[in-house]
Amino acid sequence: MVMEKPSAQLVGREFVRQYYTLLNQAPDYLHRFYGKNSSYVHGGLDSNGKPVEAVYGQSEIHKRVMALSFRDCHTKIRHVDAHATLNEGVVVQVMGELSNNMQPMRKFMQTFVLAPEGTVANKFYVHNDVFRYQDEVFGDSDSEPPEGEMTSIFYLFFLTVICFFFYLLSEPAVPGDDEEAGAASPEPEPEVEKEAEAAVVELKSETLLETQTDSHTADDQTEKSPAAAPPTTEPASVTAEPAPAAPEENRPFSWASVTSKNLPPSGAVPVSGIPPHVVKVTPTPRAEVKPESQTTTQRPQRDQRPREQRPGGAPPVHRGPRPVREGEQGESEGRRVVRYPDAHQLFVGNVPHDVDKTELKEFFEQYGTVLELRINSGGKLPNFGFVVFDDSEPVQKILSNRPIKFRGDVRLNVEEKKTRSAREGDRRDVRPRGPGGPGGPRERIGGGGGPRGPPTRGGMAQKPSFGSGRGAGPSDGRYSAQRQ
DNA sequence: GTTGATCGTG
Repeated sequence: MVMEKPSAQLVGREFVRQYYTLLNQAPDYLHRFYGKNSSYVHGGLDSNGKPVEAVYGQSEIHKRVMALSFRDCHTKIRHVDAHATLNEGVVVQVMGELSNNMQPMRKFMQTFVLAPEGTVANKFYVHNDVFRYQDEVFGDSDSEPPEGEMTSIFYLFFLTVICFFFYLLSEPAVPGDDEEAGAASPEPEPEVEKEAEAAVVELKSETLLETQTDSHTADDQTEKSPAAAPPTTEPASVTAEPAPAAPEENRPFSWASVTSKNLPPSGAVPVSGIPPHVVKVTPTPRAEVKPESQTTTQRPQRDQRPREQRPGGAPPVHRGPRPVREGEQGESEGRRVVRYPDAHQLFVGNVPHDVDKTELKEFFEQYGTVLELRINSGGKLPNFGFVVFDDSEPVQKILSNRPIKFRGDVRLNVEEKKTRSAREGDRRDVRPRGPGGPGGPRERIGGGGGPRGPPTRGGMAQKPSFGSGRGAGPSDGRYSAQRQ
C-alpha cells in the first residue's frame, strides 16, 4: 500500500539508463528530459579554447543537442553516484566514456540534477546537465583501450524489464491518436515545443521495447539475445518497424499499470494484436544494476522454464497445438485458440432477427475494433449475441452510451458479458450463506461451487514505480480506469 | 425476454 520512495541511487541509476539509451537511440528526443529552466552543457570548446557555456531551456537545449549531431552514440559508464539533494531532487554524477559517430571513446564526467517534476511523485526532469570531456578540460588525450562498451541496447533490455519511467515535463495532455501514431512511426517529427511530449517519450520507449521484443511473440523458441551482440558499432536500428501497433487507446502507458493489470478471469490474452506491453518478461530484479556488470552480465535469461531444457533434438512434450477450432473466424495465423476476456466482450440483446452479422459488426466498429461477433439465435427469440473488442474501453464506452440505438430505433440491450455465476451473484447480492455451508440446501448450484475467480493478483512487484502516473493504485479489477 | 462454446491438468 505504501509506495516506498525510491532511493536516490535507484533514481539515479534508472535515469542513467534511460538517458544514455535515448542518447543512443533517439538523440533528437533527448531534450525532452529537460524543462523550461533547465541548463545544459555538453563539452565543447569555443574559439578561444575555453569550455563553452551552457544553454537554457528546452528548445535551446534541443538546438544544442541537434548541433552536436549525435550519431550512434555509445557510452560506457564507469561510475554513477547519485545523492538526494535539495527539494527532493537527485544529483547524479556519471563518469564514463563516450563515443560518438564512430569516434574513439573519450572520457567524460557528467552531472545531472534531477528535480521532481512536480505534480506526480517520482517523476523527474533534468534541471541541470553538465557534461565535460576530460581531454578538453585537462588537455590530455590519453585514450584507454576500450573494452566491452556498453551498447545501449543492453540498457534497452533493462528498460523493458524494469518498470520505471521518467515522465518528462508536465502534462501528457491527453495525447491523441495522431500523436501516438506519429510517435510510433518510423520517422518521428521533431515537432515539439509543446507538452504532450511526455507521452511521446513514453511511447518511444515502448517502441524501442517493441523492436527488442517483437521477435519473441508468445512462443520464443528462438531467443536471440541482443546483448550478445558484440560491441560493434551497430546498434539495433530502432527505426525498424513500429510493430503492428494494436489499437491501443490513448491512455499513457506505464509499466505500473501493466503490472497491475491482472489477467482477465478467463486467464487468456487475446492473441491478435498483442499489445506491446504484454511482454512476458519476468522482471528480473535489478540485482546487479551496476552499469559495469551489465556490460558483462549480459541478459538475464528471460524465461526461466525449468522443466524443459529443450534439448537440441529431443521432441518437446508439447501437448499438441490444438487444431484451430473451425469456430467462425479462427485466427488463421494465431495458432492458439483465442479466448477473450469478459471485459472485452459485450452482450447484446434485443438483436433484430434478420440482422446480418456483418451489419452488426459494422455497427459496433464505430466504437472500436471488433475482433469477433457472434450471434446466438437459439431457434426462437430472443436474439442475442456477443461482440468481442480488442479492449475493454469500447465496451465501457458503449455501456456508458446506453441506450444504444441500432437502425435508428432498435434499442439494443447491451450489457457487459456476464458469466452465469456472475449473474447469480448480481441477483441475490448478499445472500446469507446459510448454515450448512458447503452442502447447503440441495438446490443445484453445481457441486463444486463457483470455480470462479482465479487468484489473479499474483505477486505485485513491490518495486517503486516511477511514472506510474495514474495507475499507482491497484484498485480496479476488471475495468481499468476509463479515462475521462 | 435474452448471457454461448471452447480448451485442459495437477
